[in-house]
Amino acid sequence: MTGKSEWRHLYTLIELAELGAHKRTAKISTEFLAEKMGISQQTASRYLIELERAGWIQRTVTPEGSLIKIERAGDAELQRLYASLRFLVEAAYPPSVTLEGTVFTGLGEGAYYIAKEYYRKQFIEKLGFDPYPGTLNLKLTSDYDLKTRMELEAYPAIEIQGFKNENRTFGLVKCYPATIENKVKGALIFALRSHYGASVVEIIAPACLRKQLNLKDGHKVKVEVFTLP
Amino acid sequence: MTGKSEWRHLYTLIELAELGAHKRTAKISTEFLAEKMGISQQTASRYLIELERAGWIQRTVTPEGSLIKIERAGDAELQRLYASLRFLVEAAYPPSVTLEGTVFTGLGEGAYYIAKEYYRKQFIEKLGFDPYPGTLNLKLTSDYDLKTRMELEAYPAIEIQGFKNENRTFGLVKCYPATIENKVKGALIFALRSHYGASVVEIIAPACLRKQLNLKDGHKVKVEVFTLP
DNA sequence: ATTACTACTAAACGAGTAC
DNA sequence: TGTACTCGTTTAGTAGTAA
Repeated sequence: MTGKSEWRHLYTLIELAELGAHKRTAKISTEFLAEKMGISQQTASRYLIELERAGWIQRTVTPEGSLIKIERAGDAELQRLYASLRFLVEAAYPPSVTLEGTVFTGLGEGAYYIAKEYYRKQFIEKLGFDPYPGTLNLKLTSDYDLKTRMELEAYPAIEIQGFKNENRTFGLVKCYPATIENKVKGALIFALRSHYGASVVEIIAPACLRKQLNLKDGHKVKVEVFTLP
Repeated sequence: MTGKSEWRHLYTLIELAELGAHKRTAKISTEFLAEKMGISQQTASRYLIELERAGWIQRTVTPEGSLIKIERAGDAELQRLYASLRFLVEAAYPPSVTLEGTVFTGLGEGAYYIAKEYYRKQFIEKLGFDPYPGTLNLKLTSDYDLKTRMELEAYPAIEIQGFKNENRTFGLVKCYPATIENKVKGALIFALRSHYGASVVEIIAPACLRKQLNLKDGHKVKVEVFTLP
């Protein structure tokens, strides 16, 4: 979520805000800040210099202390952290969960469904990519993964509307943005055909995942699934 | 606000929450967490061990990764940070401001007012301490301090109700909890007598501040004034 | 008073590796 | 695979002090 060297800066920013540097200028000596943060005066001085260089604060050094005001960029950082926390603390479901499953070859129906123009248009519009005509089937085995899959079902999803043509009816498809193997962006869709049951999920992506990630049947694949904000 | 070694732990906790460890158990490998946080696998492992020791998370190591669940204590930390940030981001005024003034000797009226039983009872009830019968007068001089004092006037204050006896009327007194010289807890009250004007504030505390802090006329005193939540 | 540089110390980090 | 130990390296932190 944040570059690791920025952690300390973010904390300094919070401390400064608590000392009144948030939408006004506050006179804060490095010694005072240091005591508040449990660090040395020298380190506090360095932090302030770094925050100024990063454009997070405005700083004017005077013989009686430093005049500090948190800038737009710094305020944006506070807002960002606040927004993340609000979601974490208040939401009933997590921002993401991970699933792991084993690759297996299906009956090749995935391509048939995905390629349906009415579905395809919605994938492009709602997921932001044109799916490769085929799905990667993943069999979930561990209790943990099955449990997670069940939970996921209760979270809000992107809904791809169904339709009917002269021959038959195509149902609603629920999907979630996902990252496959922590590398490729795509989406998880609940098994399009009910006979797979709850232990199978399918993955779609802009390109052929088997080729892109060099996957064969039996390989374990890790998927990070994102819920909707 | 937080012990400095806990900063990184808090961040790890946020990351874990984003990975779904917030009110449920998530399977998170140290390698995966490391990549998310931009640190090494070894460091991620160490962080998890430290978080477990701190009682912030429950951790079960399995051959496929660690099962992580944020515990009550960890959740409390997230809540605490969230609450601080919410106040900072949403409040129209800062949690505290600092003022600096020069000690001077008044006409000794402070003691007269403070000792009035009707006032005194309210100080005890609303500030939580029995004030030493006397005030420390501080003359504000710098533009910064005068400006800050003006701002303070607009923030909500603890109100000490006035009263009248057979001879005269005693007005409403507005005050704020404060820390004097970053050591002693007391309160700032706006000058009880109008003839001092806006450039003077008075400080009360459980004990005599002149003695306790060895203050003489002309000494500079720094006061951290807390606004109300 | 302050701030902040330089030189040093302490702590955190990560590579290698055992399990 | 995974986790987590040891240990050398890097980085962060502080003391002393100049400005």
